[in-house]
Amino acid sequence: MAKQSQSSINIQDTINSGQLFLWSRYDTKWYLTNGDDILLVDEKGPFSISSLQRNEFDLFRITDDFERIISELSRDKILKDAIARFPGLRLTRQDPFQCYISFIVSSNSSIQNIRLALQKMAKKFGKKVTFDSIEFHAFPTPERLAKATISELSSCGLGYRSKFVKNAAKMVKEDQIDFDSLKKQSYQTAKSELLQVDGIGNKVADCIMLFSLEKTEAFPLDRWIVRSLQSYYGDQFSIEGKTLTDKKYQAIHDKTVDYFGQYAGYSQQFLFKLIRESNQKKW
DNA sequence: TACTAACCTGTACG
DNA sequence: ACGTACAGGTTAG
Repeated sequence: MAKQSQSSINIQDTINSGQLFLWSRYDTKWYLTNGDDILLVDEKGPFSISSLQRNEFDLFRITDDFERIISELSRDKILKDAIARFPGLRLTRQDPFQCYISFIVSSNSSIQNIRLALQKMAKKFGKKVTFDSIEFHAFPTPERLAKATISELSSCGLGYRSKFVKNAAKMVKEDQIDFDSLKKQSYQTAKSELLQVDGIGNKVADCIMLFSLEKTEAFPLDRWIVRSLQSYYGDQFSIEGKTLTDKKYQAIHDKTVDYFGQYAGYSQQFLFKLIRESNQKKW
């Protein structure tokens, strides 16, 4: 059973679903920067991940009982259809610090810009490494980003987010943010701690928790997901008005978790793909 | 409490 | 070529 779900992972669909930004592709090989490691997945042949650090890192959450999760989610007709269209889409598990910085950078920015900014940051501040005869850069450490200057960060295209990134890195360096303890805490506790960080609001906090802190009930509500809920679920999640205030965000989030369950985060990925596809978004 | 303007960059369009 | 419109989440007022 596990074998079957592993072999059916669609790497392109998974990478192209707003979760991962630091990747490169050479032919059938995909390389992903994950903290101080570079992961390699080849579309050819049986599924396996090799890495620079020779770490076992379950980026695609193959230890989740995917068959059971999708069978639960398939009780919903929209999701059943989305899963049929993107059967190889997976939720990812990422390096927490990289994920945290990446989604701070992502706020009020588009996927292409986020990629560009993070690539520049890695090149400027990340350790140079060679893997599979190709040169890469590790993701910068908290220490390095904490001591970067605002103008150095700005030169990566971060704009007004530069100060958020510097301060967020400093908070990790000084243990005011500790990912291991956030992993152990409840969704609500972890979220309120993340919200203390400047540049982290509801959506970014949910992304960090879903993609790196084992909170599979996190359901990030970005523009696309709001559109998706509106067009596929009508008023079931009652989204009124133009602005998503704190209260509204929480109310909708509660409803989605109530409806989709503990693996709401998985359903969020499928709904994201569905609405992006219907709007002909390629990346 | 709720709403709104401002923030920054890169791309698309006229 | 040039200006203008637009996408995108958080903060401060």
